[in-house]
Order: sequence, then C-alpha cells, then structure tokens
Amino acid sequence: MLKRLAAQRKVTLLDIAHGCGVSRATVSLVLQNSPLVHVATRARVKAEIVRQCYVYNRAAANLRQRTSSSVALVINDLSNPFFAEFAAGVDEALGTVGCVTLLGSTGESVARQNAVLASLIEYAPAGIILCPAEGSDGAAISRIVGAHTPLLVFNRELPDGDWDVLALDNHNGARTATEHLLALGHRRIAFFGGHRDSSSCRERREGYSAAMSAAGIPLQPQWLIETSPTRLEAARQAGALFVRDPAPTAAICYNDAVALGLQLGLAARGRRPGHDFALVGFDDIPEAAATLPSLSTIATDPRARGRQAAERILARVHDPAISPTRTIAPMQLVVRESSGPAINTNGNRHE
Amino acid sequence: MLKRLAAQRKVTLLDIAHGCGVSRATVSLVLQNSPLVHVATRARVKAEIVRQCYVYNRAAANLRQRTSSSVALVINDLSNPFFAEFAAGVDEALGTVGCVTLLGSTGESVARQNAVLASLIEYAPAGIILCPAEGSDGAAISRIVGAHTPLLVFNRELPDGDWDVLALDNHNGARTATEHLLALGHRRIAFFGGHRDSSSCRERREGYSAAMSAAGIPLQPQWLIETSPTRLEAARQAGALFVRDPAPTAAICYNDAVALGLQLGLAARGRRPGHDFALVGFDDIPEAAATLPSLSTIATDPRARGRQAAERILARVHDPAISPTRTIAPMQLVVRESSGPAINTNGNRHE
DNA sequence: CTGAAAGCGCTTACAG
DNA sequence: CTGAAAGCGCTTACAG
Repeated sequence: MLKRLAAQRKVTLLDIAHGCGVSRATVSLVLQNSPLVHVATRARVKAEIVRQCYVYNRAAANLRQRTSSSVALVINDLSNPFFAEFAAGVDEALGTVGCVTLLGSTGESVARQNAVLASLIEYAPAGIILCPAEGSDGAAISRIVGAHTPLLVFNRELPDGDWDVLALDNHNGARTATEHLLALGHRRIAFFGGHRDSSSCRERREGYSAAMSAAGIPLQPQWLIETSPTRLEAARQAGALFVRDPAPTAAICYNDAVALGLQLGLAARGRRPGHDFALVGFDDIPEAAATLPSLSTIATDPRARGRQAAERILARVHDPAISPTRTIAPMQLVVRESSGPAINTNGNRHE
Repeated sequence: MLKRLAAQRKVTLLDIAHGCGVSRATVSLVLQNSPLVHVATRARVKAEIVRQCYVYNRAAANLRQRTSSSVALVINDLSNPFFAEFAAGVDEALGTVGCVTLLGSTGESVARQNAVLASLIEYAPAGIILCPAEGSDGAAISRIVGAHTPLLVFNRELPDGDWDVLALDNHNGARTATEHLLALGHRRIAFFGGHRDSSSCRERREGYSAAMSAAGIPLQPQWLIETSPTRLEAARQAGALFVRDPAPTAAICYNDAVALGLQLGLAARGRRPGHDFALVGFDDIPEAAATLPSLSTIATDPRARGRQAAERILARVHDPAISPTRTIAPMQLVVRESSGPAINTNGNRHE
C-alpha cells in the first residue's frame, strides 16, 4: 500500500547546524523567522540552507507541534464542472494561507465515501469539506470523522449532526426563476429534469410549486418531468413536454446541463428556445453565457462557494470553540435570451 | 501559516497497548497485519482499537519508515475541464493503491507555480505530476523539486531535464484531422484558433501544415487565424474566415471550445456547420457529442491520461532505478456530424 | 509470539 | 542570543 521512497539520506536540520556550527534549535528558530537569532547567525544559517539544498519536512514539524496544514476535500467527481469549480475555489482559498488540499472522490458511492474518509482522516487534516454522496449516513460519517476534526457539509442535506453546513438556497432560487417566467406572462410552466429523490431537485421543485401556488395556478402532474441530470437525457425527453394540450410555454430546468439539452431537443423539434418556448436553467456554468440562445439561469457560483467553505473551515480550525452553523448561500437570477420576451396569456409573443 | 489544532490528546498506540495489556510493538504489528501476533492477542487489540476509536497517524508512520503515501498534482486550474478530467484520472488511480493526492494550482503563473512546488515538496510527496504553466523554466523546477522525488511532466513541453514526460501526439492528431477533411474533398482548409506561442498550438499547426503539403496544397496565410482558446473569442472571430475570396470550406480548430464557439459564430452568420462548412475540434469534451451538429474531434481522453500519469509515477516510486522516459499518448479521430459529407472540389456538397 | 529501546525530523521549554 | 534534552506517534531490529 505504501510507497517506499529510496531511503537516500535527506539533508536535515542537523546537517545545517553542523554545516555552520550552531545547534539544531538555532536553525529551527531561523526557519521560523524568530527574532531571537542574531542577524549574522541567521544569515549564515540561511546561506547554509541554500548551499545544502535543504528542504523543510513539514510532516515532522506538524507531528511535533500537533498541528496540521492540510484540509481534506471529498467530492463526487471532478469531471462534474460544478464540483471542479468548487474544488478550485477551495484550493485557491487554502493556498493563500499556505494550506494544502487533500483530494478524495466518492463517485457518488456511499461505500467508497466511507473508505475515502477513513483513509483521509489518517493524514490528520485540520478539517474536512465534504460534498456527501447521495444516500449518505450522517451517523456513519460522524463515527469515521470523529469529534476532533471540524467538518463542513456542502450542497446536500444530511440528517443533522455536529457539523457546519453550507447549502444553496434551492428553494428561493427556483421560486425566483418561476416568478421571472410568471412576470413575462407565462402561466403553463413546467419543471423539467432531475431525479425526484435528489434533495436538491426536491427543494427546487418546492420553490417552483410555491411560486405557482402564490400565482394561483394549480400544478398539472404532466408539468413535472423527470430525467437523469444530463444533457443527452434531457434532449431525448424534450417531447414529453408536448404530449398533452395545452402544452407548457416555458420550463424551469433542474440545472444548466438539462436546460442546454432541452434547447437542443426543442430545436430538433423545430421549436426555437427563447422564441417559441422560454426556459431558465440553474448553476450558470460558463457555457450558459456562450450558448445560442444564451441561457437565463440561477447562478450558484460554485467557485465562490468553495472559497466560502474553505474560509469557514479555517475559522473553525483556528477557534475550535466556535459552534457549527448553517449557512445558506443566496442565488442570483441571470436574465439572458432563453427566457425570451414577455408574452400574452395565450402563449404568444407581444409583437 | 500553520493551523493550530486543539491540542486535545488523541488516542495513540500506547493507549491501545495499555488498554489491553500488551506493548506498543504488538499493537503496531497488528496494525500491519503481521502474522507474528497470536490470533487471540490480535482480536483483543482490534477490539480495543474500535473501543477507543483509535485513528492511525500515517504521517508519524511515514516519518519513521521514511516513506510517503502521497503524490502531488500541480495543474493550471480545475475550472478547465481538460485538467479537471486529468486530475480525476490521477486521483482515481492513486486512490486504488491507497495513495492520496495533494493538489496545487498555478493559474498559469510561473511565479505561483514555483511557490506551489516549493510548498508541496515540504510534504515529502512520493512523486510529483506537473502540468507546467506556460513559460516555465525547467532548470528552476529541477532546483525546487530536487533529485530525489520523481517528476512527471504532462501536456506541455519543457526543455529537457531528468523527468518523465507524458505528451499528447498533437502533430499526428492534427494531421489525421486534416487528412479526414481532405478525404472529404476539402482543399481550402483553415486552422482556426489558439495562440501561436503555445506549444500545443504550434504542434497542431505543424501537423496541419504537414498534411496540407503532403496533399500539394500551398498554405494561405489568411487560413491561420489566432484567437484566445475560448468559445466566446472564437464565436467573435468567425468572420475572419470569410474576409477574402475564395473562403475556406472547412477548418481544423485548436480545441473543442474554439470549435463550439465557431459553430455558434457560423450559425450567427447564417452558415450551417456540417452543411455549409466542415469543422473538426480537438479534445472530445463531453459536450462535443451532445452539441448540434455533434462535433467531429480528436479525442485526447484526459482522464485516461491522468491514470496513465499516476501509474507511471508510481512505477518510478517503487523502483527508483527506472530511468525517465518520454511517452506519447496517441489521439483518436472521432467522426461526427460537424465535418459533414463529402463535397466536390468547388466546395459544394455532392447531392 | 512479546517487550524494551532507539530513532524518523522536527520544536520547545529550560538553562546558561 | 545559543545549546542540551525531551518528546510528537509511530516502526524496527534485537533480545528473550
């Protein structure tokens, strides 16, 4: 399991000390920029460090100091741009304080997640940021992580435990998106894509329902269309919107991938998104601005969320007395072309 | 710089030993599944480990054994899907052998790259996988990394040093793509997008030129169009293809992002990609299959490259006597709709 | 099969 | 301002 390094003798503090006739303690103090060391001594030590190509062994230092300068990040999979952006944000924020990111991925498997957590915890990270796999068991996670390492759970609900939570405001995001379409005159609005059993999908559907009820529009069951959250699936299912008359004139999509797929599926059926049909996505992935028609969407800014998660976990590391909190990140509606112009109540555009 | 962990006493090997009346050595042997320990003793120890919620301190073990169970991965930025996929592949392969990924990102800055490397090397990784930032200095990197940690350089050329190289076969990939368009009957073929000073762009242009020369077609300077390698820029520059008559009928694109942008730019000018104009991308990002028309492209399979890089570095870790090699990963043409049907030499389709 | 002892590379009181 | 000594949590010969 372990990699065996060529046990070539590395140059150590003691080598530096011998090299310039001081003790290890002095070298250590120089390394820590302590003001206790005489300038001349300091200069001699520093020169010797360069001369011998000494490299500091942070693991040894951490062991002795009982500290840690790493944070573990456990996500689903980096090939999902949402998580990749989140990870980039985490790494960026940790990097600025000289902390390193230990990466682990679960591939949405609970068993793998437990194994990954159990492995990462052995590296004694200062904290853990976890995007839990679907179906995660909070109690099991608590048991593995233990009480001494601050944990932050991102993005997915987990039956409450003693950890920080950073959640997206799915409910209000979907409500805002729906209200946007209502304000443009749409009445028959579908919620397209996603799996009912995913908590984020459930929350988004609830926000959508809330807005529809508030507008006095009874929900039609055929307006709720499930798909796997991928572009391809969404493109294939586009037809499901039009099996009954009167068909919806607009849709809130579970996420941008689904929305982009729906745009393709609509085009393949001769309908022009943003003209014959209005849609709003979720996430604001880079492509949303670049596609044609550009995609109106609810921005989640995963990179900023990553920075936020890292800062929160660092705060808890620095002061373990802080108690865990629940933070809800707001989401912003970005209006682009795909939601189209205002229409009249028959579902036609004002000309 | 360092995070200070609440110095709460952690349960240690000695606690377990005391807890069941054996020595630390015995507990250590149990942890390593050594056959030297009596079954009954082993069972007692294991029970005690669970009872006390002991967690192994891998850093301490690594220090004592002079081993490492981490590999550092330094990339540009995770928000680039190509690198995100590569990182996912690296992490996947490392995970299966119980090795952890230390992440670092350069944001394409040489200064930051040097700082990140200097920081990561202090964690004594067993090896380093580096996707060098543009303009990297091989000598500086050698100096920072030192001679004892195997290094693998991915994707970008770096003046030769004592490291493994995993390169993409840009030249042949571009040649293959160009030959595909030539075989369809195209003669006026552009090379669209990318920056001339990037080594991968240069190599791809060379492959393209080679195929054109081999077909006896003199290159027109106006067929070489530079853009930043983004979708938006590419969409904006689409017009540059048509400033002079006769305009090209096809283009090799620097990468898929550029190709997708060009598709949008063409559509905005009333030209139908795959009908009025043929194009081939580079990378085979997931979107290439899902866009409309679907994108013909040269597949680089970054995830497989990541696995390959990880396996290579692990091999060197296990046997430091192996000398560094240069591996060129082959690239595969994937034919989809965007390169269109065969045309006649006037640039019209066969009907 | 088990235990006492030394040591991985660092830091930190404590004396001087 | 500098040095001798103990110790972070583990492993590994070496005896028994």
